[in-house]
Parts: sequence; structure tokens; C-alpha cells
Amino acid sequence: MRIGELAAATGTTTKTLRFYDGAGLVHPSARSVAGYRDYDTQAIDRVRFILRGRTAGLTLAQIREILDLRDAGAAPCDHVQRTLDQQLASLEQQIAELTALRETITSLRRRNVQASTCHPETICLYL
Amino acid sequence: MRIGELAAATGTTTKTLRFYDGAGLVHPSARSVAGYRDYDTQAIDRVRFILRGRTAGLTLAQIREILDLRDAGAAPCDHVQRTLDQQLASLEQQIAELTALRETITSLRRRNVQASTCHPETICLYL
DNA sequence: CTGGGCGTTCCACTGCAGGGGAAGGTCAAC
DNA sequence: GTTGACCTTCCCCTGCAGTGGAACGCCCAG
Repeated sequence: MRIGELAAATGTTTKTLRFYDGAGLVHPSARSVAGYRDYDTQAIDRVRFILRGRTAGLTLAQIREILDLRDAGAAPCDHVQRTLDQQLASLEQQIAELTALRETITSLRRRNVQASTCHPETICLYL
Repeated sequence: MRIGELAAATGTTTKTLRFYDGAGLVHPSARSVAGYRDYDTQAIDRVRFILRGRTAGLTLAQIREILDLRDAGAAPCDHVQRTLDQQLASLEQQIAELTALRETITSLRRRNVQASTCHPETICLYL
């Protein structure tokens, strides 16, 4: 399978696949005489796995760790569990930060400033 | 006031203040004969305003819009209100996306995979 | 007169995940 | 044999808000 076919089969672009090759995520199984990347059909599952990981908010580095474990012959399930748990904790924190920020802005916004009381000399009554 | 003093007074760095100068956010009121940036005391409030805006999650571009309005002699309150409302809407969306992602990961994580059932041949039962 | 602590400019780099486009090679069909 | 679609590598660019470092100038105390 050539790179364009793999891109079409997985709904991504040839640019992205070359990037993944360079990043050590999905290597072609061979190269044609002309130098074209040649992928086997397993590559489709591998790319789909990467895309699912991205959808789950994992970084390419985290996905690569999982793939490297598997490529070394190990079952990466424990590692995946830990990665997902980390991701969950990171999400909790981000959500908490954004929620706090929302509170800050809401209370700023509640200051009922009349445009008439707003003078250019002061920078801003809202902030 | 020289750049180091302003940095100390506002709790930021000279690097950042030079960056703000280049970005058109806070210009020194003059330059010394030697080329040193010379800030007046109002610069302290201006820098503090920028830092409050950053704390509220505004981008430097948004903050610059507000300062430009004020520098043009206009009271920027209406604009600030709109900016804060935009920011609030953007936060709502980000929080919703992250919450959805958290649900996705939580349900992935709930798949009670035994390490024994996890084979290297499959990529991952979790993803 | 020299050392240390300021200041200056300019350029490159960070993290993340690719995207844009140039210059050239390859392949199948017509 | 030539057109057009596909492939290759290479390098730069994106957004955001700075940070790091080099090479140099200024100024004051000892």
C-alpha cells in the first residue's frame, strides 16, 4: 500500500503520515525501488490506534511509548491504564483551572460599570 | 525608572518588558543618552493592567486592543465588556470539550481489562 | 583601571502537531 | 511521448508568550 492509499484508508493526510514516520510512530514495512513508502495492511490499524489516542487527548509522545512497549513484545495494558489515569488527572486539573478562571471573569463582568463612569484616564474599571 | 526597576516593581522580568515594548503594549516614555529605556511611574499601572488581563486569560492581542482604545482617548469599557463576554463563551466551550473528553477517558478506563487477556498481537484493548 | 552589575540589540529556541510549497523523480494511461 | 497524478526530500511557517544566550556598551565603587 502506498502512502496516499493509507491516508485515504485512515482519513488523514500524506503529510501527517510522513510526519509519523519521522517521529517513529508508523514506519513503512518497505520501500519500493523508486523509494516510495510501502505499508502493509496492519499499518491501517496502527494509524487508527494513533488517531484514537489523539482523540483521547494523548500526546504523540505518550502514544509512542505505548507502541514502543508493544513493539518490544510486551502487553502495554498496564502502561496504558497508567497513561489514561494521568490524562484523567491532568484533565481534572485543567477543568478546575478553567472553572476558576470562569468564576473570576464572571465576577469581573458583574461589576455593573456605566459607560458614563468610565474615564480614559483610568485604565479600566473592569480589570 | 529603568527597565530593571519596573520589572521589580511589577514582579515580571526585563525580558518580558522588552517583549511588551516590541509588541506595542508598554513603550518607555523616553530613552536615556545611552539608549536605556526610561519609564514613567504610570508604566507600573499599565504593566499591572496587562498582567491582570493575562490572569483573566486574555491574549496580549486582546489586551492591546483595549490599551489602543484607551490611548486613542476613548473609554474602553464597552469593548472590555465584550472582550470578557467572548472570553466567557470561549471558556464555556473549552470546559465543555474537556468534560466530554473526561467522559470518554473515564469510559475507556472502565473497561476492566485483565493484563492476562492483553496480548501483544492486538494493539490495545483500551484504545 | 578594573570588575561587576546594569543595560542594549539580534537571533534562535521552546512545545505541539503538523501544513505549505519548491524542486525534482515515477508511474500509468492515452 | 507526454500529460497528470502521485511520490520523494528539504526547509520554512503556524500560534502563543515569552526565554536563552551571544556580543557588546554604560556606569559606579573600590
